[in-house]
Amino acid sequence: MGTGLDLPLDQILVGDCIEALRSLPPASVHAIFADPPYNLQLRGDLRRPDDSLVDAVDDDWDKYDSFAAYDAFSRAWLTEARRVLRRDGTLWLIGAYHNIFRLGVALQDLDFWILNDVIWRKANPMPNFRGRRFTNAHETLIWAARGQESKYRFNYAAMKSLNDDQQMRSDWFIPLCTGAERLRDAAGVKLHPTQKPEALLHRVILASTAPGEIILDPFLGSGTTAAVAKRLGRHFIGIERDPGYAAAAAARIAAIAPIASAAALSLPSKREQPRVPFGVLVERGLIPAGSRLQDRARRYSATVGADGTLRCGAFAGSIHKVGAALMEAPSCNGWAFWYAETPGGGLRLIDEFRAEINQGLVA
Amino acid sequence: MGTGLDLPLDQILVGDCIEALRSLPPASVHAIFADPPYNLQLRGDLRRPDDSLVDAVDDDWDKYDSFAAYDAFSRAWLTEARRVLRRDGTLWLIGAYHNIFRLGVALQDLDFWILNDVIWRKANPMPNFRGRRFTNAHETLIWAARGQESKYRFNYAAMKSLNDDQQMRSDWFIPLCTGAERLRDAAGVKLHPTQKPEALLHRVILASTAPGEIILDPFLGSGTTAAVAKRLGRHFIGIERDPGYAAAAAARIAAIAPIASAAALSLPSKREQPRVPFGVLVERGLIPAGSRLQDRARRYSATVGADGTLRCGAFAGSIHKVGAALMEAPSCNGWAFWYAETPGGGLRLIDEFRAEINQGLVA
DNA sequence: ACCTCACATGAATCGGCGG
DNA sequence: TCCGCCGATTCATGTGAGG
Repeated sequence: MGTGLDLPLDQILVGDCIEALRSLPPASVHAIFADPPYNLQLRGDLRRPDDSLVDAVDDDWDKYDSFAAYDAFSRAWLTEARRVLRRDGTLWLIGAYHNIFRLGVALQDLDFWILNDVIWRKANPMPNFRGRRFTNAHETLIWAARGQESKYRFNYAAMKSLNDDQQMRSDWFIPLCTGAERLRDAAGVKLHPTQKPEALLHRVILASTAPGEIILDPFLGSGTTAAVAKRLGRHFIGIERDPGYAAAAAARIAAIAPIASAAALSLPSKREQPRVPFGVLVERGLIPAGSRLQDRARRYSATVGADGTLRCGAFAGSIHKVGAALMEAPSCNGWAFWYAETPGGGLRLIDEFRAEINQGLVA
Repeated sequence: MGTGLDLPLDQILVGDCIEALRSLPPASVHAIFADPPYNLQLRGDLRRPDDSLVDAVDDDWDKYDSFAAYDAFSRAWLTEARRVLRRDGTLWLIGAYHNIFRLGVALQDLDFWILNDVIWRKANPMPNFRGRRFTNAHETLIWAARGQESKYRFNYAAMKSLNDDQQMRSDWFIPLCTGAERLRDAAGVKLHPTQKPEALLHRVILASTAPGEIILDPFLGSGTTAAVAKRLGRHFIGIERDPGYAAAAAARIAAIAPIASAAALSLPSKREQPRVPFGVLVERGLIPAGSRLQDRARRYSATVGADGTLRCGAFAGSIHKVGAALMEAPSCNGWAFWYAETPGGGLRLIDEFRAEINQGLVA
């Protein structure tokens, strides 16, 4: 197992993606983000209605002889990527209709387990100039665990916070990478044809990694993955075939200042907070043993035991078990069911007592 | 070739989808909408595109066998669907990440040509109750022509009108099928687990068919495709294996009243207007021979010939050729370039004269 | 300083018809 | 089948010049 010491952390490996992946130890990175060639099959020029020419992706690296050749390439690098991925790691892919279906099938056939497909809705896509199709206004990401039974990280609370305290959906509305963020040469010409916006990687990295973890990008290109990883206090490993792109990415990354504040990086996740059993509230006297809890409608009341169990008539057990028994429900979240009497005669949800502990308001 | 008379127009064929497709003549329908099952609970024969039989379905399939069986089933019915589709027809598929990648690859491998993938963004998706993934808030449609070189119908103007006079994008925001639209049995239980909203089919049918054309749904289910087709003045052919669903769909369709007004169904499209050559404007005296045309900035002027050609210095030819030559552009739409002098001394685009003829304002 | 307008540009599988 | 001509077609952003 890699200890981290034998990994090329925060470096860019210049060379072929499959060979570079083979040089890495197995089960060594926490996440992979890959933006592989799209296999666009463009034929003639495209002009805008004002007769200006669209600057299309016509690079050699995007040319494949056939679907079969593209599939073989995809499966080769995905196989190595899976080997390098930790058992609890996840992999992100991005593509468009030209290639994303083939990538998805390759993932499934290689035993990855798809968790979500995610739609990047472009705020400002290029219009369809000829009026022959729908405006191609999105790209598709696939998020997958290493296997069906794999554990994986999903920073649910961080995503919910990012989305105004509503669950993050599978469709993300994010502008294209333009303006000052876009890398350009001295003449002002874009350096890379498909530079991804940092906002997209911000969400990907925040959702699926923790500070200090390692994210690998086998098609680093202009270096967006590495730049955002560094800013968010994650380690990166980049692989890029083109020395020019690698050099530009390295310069870009060097200019990034990581977020200094540990507090800004640690997003509170209920799941990761030390679990506070109900008994601790009793132990600390927030809810005294022997006091009574009520449901919201005051239809039921129960007595708090010194061991953190409740008793209500014939029923005894955890706050969850007793709640479920009274409601005749298969399960019940006791934290959201039981209220304690306040000195003023009102009711206060027991989860609020727990929140005080989690927020450090109670010693 | 089907004349329409030998087709089961506006009927539901109850039975196996592949057999029913085989009973239809080739190149006979204008569009296909398919919402195939992806639960892998396949019964009956599965045949590969080469007509070989897939091994019997039993319970101890591993995952590969399941994917392989689903792929074989998909390719079998898609092969028949492609045979039945007219050369200028298009096919729509809908699915989620469990199956849509496999369907997309099958399409590409069978020589369909993908025109767009379209995202149905659900206004009201089911939340992710466990908080372990992103809320699955969309499904994916694929829109494909029969082949790379195929002509196909795209009612661009209708889609633009539907979207506040902006190009229709590839992401559609549409609510789930709920409330009165949802078919239920006498006990109020939903009749079909995946009934699609009529709004979705409205957009699909409006985009890719003309009134009087034929749309086929090989997995009719609750009959949404047929219901919307009938309302929009299209013919449908439905295939459904389950007699219960077929009966419910038939009752639903019978209650639909088609839109009576031909005007409400008509598709305003400049492309479909009869072509009026510039010479006709000269012929009819709207723009007299010998008069002069100007560009908008009055940088160029040209003399109108009696045969509908323009002359400007050394250049002579059609309104398009002369415009392109003056602009040093590879091409030019003369109708949008040249203006005639009005009696008041202003300029009027020559396309406006043509519009008068198209609108019948000029004899 | 602020507003307006012109211009540039983005992963794009972007014609149809007649001769 | 190929070739040539007709003629239909764009949205959100950012930048920079000019008023």
